[in-house]
Amino acid sequence: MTRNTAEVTPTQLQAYFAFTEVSSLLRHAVEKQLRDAGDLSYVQFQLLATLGDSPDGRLRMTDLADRVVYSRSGLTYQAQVLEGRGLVTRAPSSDDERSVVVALTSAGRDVLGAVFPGHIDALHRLLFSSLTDADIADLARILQRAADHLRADPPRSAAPRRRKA
Amino acid sequence: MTRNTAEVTPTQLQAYFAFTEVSSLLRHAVEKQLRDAGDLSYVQFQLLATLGDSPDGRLRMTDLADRVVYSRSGLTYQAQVLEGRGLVTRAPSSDDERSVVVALTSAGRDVLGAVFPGHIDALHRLLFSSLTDADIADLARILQRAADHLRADPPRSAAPRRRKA
DNA sequence: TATTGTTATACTCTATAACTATA
DNA sequence: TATAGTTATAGAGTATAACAATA
Repeated sequence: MTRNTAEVTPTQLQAYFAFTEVSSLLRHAVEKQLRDAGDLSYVQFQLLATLGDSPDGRLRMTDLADRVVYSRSGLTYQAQVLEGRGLVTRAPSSDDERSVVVALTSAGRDVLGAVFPGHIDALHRLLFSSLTDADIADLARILQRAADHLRADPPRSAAPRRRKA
Repeated sequence: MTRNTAEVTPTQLQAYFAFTEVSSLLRHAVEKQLRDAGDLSYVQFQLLATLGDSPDGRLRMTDLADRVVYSRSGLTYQAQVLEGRGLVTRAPSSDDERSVVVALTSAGRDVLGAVFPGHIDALHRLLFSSLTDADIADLARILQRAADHLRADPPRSAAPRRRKA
């Protein structure tokens, strides 16, 4: 009987369960929208959006894998798929011949543009419409802190590889 | 140029991105813990935990699929796996001969018990340790509301099937 | 006719390990 | 020796559609 599950308050449990439920339901809905609007999987959208967010729309493979929390081989697979659809290009870095730089193409930006409005609409309908502005501000503040904390942990794309330092 | 992505405030975007980041990082960490501690996938844990939460530890297939947001065939697959490992049983319902009732076995409860402490520890370390009690209470309140709203939408386990009424 | 669940199938995704090339 | 990325492989998971049985 390992019934001693440390200390968890009911409020903590409620927060956690609500979080996972929102996460799951939102994820399903968003996945459907992305599939319908742009024939993108969630990971593919994350990859394109991450590239779109970065300066020049380009990132090294490993950096991209780190941000999306993905294995290197998994990223290679998806990068091939996206390249095959003309949404990204891959080219060796001039700085470091070992590195490959993934860059968003204009077609990739178009797809992102085609998908984003519906994505936002879904967010409004599913999430924001039920919350006040103050709630949303609280959420942003709290989750930003949690994200910063989580990111500090070292869950690197490939386990056996260490960080830069 | 569908550049009119409706109205999204920076705060909303921040809330959304932080939410997805926390969700993704937490999910990865928790999946690893579940795999290590009980050789369970995330979905399998959700299924066992949902059964454990319900009265008598038993639910009909469709009800279980609905709660975990899962396709019927996907649940059949996982139920077979879990039954093969002796963690659940399946038996036809006496009320309705069409229905199958899935029940948690004592071995299933043991696995849940073996996995839960580490699960809680991970939550503490990854999530709660970075937040104040007030933050957690806010989170619980806000996300509970969001979850209620999302659940009201009809994202049933199998699309072509309607709800009870 | 509607609902419950299973099966057959086909596909997407994912990670691990081995490998090549560059630093 | 360490790092960047690819490939080969093999397995897990998922959904759709067709099906059988019961209500």
